[in-house]
Amino acid sequence: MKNSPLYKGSLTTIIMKLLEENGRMYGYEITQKVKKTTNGELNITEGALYPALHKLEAEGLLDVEVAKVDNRMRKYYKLTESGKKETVNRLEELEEFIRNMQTLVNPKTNPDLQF
Amino acid sequence: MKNSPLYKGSLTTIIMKLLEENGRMYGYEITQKVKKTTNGELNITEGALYPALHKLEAEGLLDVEVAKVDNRMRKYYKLTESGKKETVNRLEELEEFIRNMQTLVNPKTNPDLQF
DNA sequence: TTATTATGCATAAGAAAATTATGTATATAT
DNA sequence: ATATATACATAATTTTCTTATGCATAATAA
Repeated sequence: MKNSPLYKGSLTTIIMKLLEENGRMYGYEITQKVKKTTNGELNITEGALYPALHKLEAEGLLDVEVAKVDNRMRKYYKLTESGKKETVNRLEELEEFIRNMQTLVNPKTNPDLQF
Repeated sequence: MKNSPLYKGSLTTIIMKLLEENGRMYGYEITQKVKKTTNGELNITEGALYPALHKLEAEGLLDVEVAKVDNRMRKYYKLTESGKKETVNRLEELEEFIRNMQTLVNPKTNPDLQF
């Protein structure tokens, strides 16, 4: 599947929300979780995911913990305190974004509910 | 206002939907319409808008018509037949995108309505 | 009257965030 | 043996934007 350009800019919000929900996850796990949740409609590529994780870590929003499971490396990520606060902001931005898009694209629908 | 990264990739969809709704519009008019509709929360910059309009035109999705009003130039854009068809696709993609984001971020909420 | 704001277009340089294409390595299924 | 799944990583390129300019006319404020 080719992801729509609309997903551009949404990756870090998705990552942070999943970590908020699940405590800790590793990269490959995130890609599988997203694929399953969206019924295969959104596929996060490694070329997007790993640089994004590294950047969030560099910004102090994520912590890493390396583990070896079945002789294979895993890097578990979790939100830092700072990351937890930032997650709240990102989710608010997402809600505002969705409200605005719905207003622009569907001006007759009542634009509330959902959150 | 600084637009959230979430808006990346949504500009052409916004433009095409506004043109579908209003028949024809010129660039500056689009920026004002979006600003007003979103209560100032989304500001389309010229550096993003004009290249986007030129690209949509080059792709055959928009037609241009130059006019002079009050001694000032305006370039009115409208959807071509091809553009009208593509608008339907873009709006479907937007709906799918919003559904997927809501499912990812708010897994407990019933993800329908709104469209 | 002069400066600022609003209207209206345009493009160039740079940044951000992705895609696409590789690369390494282990485990499992055919 | 070969392909698929798991698990990480990065480099080159593309897409899409921001920021900074530039030009020009009209209206408004100082």
